[in-house]
Amino acid sequence: MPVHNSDVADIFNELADLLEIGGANQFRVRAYRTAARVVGDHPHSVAMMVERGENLTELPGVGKDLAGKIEEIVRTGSLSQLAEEERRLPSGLRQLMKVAGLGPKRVYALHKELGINTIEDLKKAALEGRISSLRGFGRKTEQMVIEEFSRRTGGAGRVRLQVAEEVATALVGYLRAIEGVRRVEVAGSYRRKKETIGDLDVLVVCAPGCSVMDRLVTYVDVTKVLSKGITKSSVLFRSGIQVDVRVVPEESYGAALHYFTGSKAHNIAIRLMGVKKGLKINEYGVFRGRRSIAGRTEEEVYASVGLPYIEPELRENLGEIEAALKGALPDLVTLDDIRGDLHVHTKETDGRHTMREMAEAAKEMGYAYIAVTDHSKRLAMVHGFDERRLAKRNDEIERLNEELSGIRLLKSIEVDILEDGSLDLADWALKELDLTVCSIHSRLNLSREKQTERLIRAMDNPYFSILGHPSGRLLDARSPYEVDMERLLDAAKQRGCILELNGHPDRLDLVDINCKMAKDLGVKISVSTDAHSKSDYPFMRFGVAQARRGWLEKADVVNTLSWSGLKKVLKR
DNA sequence: GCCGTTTTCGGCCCGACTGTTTTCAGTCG
Repeated sequence: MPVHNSDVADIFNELADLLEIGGANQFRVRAYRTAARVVGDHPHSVAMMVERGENLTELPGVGKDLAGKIEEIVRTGSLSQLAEEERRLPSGLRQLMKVAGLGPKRVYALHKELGINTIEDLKKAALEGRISSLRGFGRKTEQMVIEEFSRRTGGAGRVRLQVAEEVATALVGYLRAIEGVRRVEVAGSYRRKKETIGDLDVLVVCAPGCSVMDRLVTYVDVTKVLSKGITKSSVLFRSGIQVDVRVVPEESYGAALHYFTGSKAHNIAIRLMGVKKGLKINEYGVFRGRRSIAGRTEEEVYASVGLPYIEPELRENLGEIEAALKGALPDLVTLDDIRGDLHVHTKETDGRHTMREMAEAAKEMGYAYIAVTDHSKRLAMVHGFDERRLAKRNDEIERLNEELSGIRLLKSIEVDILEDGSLDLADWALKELDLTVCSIHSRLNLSREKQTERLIRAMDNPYFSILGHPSGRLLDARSPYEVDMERLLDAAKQRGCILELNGHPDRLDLVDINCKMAKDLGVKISVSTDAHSKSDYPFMRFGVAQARRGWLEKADVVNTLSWSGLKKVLKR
């Protein structure tokens, strides 16, 4: 069983939790958490690195000790130190930390004083009123725990970016309409455009005495007020999303925006750079001693530590600070750069509109072309195309192209990759097309080895252009299929194949770190929407956001090219 | 446990809010 980076990250995170509950040095705990994040986000498999004898201590935050532990995990699948800690403290205590209001100290107290080791123990103790008798605990804490359980079933967890966008847009509109409010902006992972959002961090600048917090708690979506202060309040929305609102002074706006946009890891790194220059950076500004020297804009904050502005999508402390220092930040692709959509369905299979309707809507989007990529015959339930019907449709596209002006339909297909890696349509039919999107829709559960072989075999076909939704995942619904992304990208590079970044908000796949990996290898990306309706075209904004998180520039994205430019990139 | 443009030892980001407190620890982001 191959050890994935996420396995190493899970073990380190579990160990960090147990060490923290056990009262270990907080910096030691942080070291494990940092390493978990670095390994989890690392684009290359640490198991492969160990196999190749590469030096793991070159990973930031991984020293000699942790390198040894990673090796142990890779070789044995587990970590003896974790087993030891689990003998000391039951691992069920980790779950208690997830209860709002309970941190390591309280969890330890519950364990030591009341023998609480599991969520069930906790629930029982709370209902029996035993918690409030503990020193440092009171009735409020006990009530909070009980409420947590009644809420558990309806808890939101992380929500997809699209859902967060709906909620945020409405709230921002409401807050902006309040008298005295000058600025409202959503920061946090929402501004960094992460594919899923944990909560919404909203920044407000307003006139003195403005009633923004009073108005917030009476907003129609608010079901519970978690805290309410003059500068900071937290509320829970009906949808289960937590919203944190902060009121900041105008002169601190840039510092606050930077601070609350995060990520936490990025902020810590920036503040550390400040410390080295004798500066203190917080949400109110950049300070030398007591004197504020910057903070009105984010640019000022970055300039104070000698950096150029860094786009929010890059702020994950995954190399952007080093790149900024070298003047090597990417010039990220924008929505305006996109010239067309290379993954579009029509009524001919499972789409809602005709080719003509999809073409006219695309023209309104300002596009120069769309690729009509209906399904192939394997997907019989949506009446997928066979070779003969495809030939007829190609004729129709040619007729439409003569008739339409300002938009071009590209003859294409979303052809199924069969289990043995062959394509669902004969070469003679694929040959007539401008390009193909090749996708897996069946047998998602093959072994990593077999799935990788299947995809590479498919790429061997001379008419393979773009690999559609390359990991097959559906957010909240389906895990990605097992595939060796490094080998896949290598194969794509050798064969001149393109990978898709599917902008559908349920997919957003290729994921950000794999986009960056593709870019580093020189593999081109198609950012497309998988539109099944005219109204799906604007999903492009999610695709472009994800592309930006993956460091992609205009030149990395093939559908920023004109049709004549695109034709040259396609391998045929 | 990591790390080094003051350091191989001694630092490690920082502030708001809450609840349980008589001055602050714990949690959270």
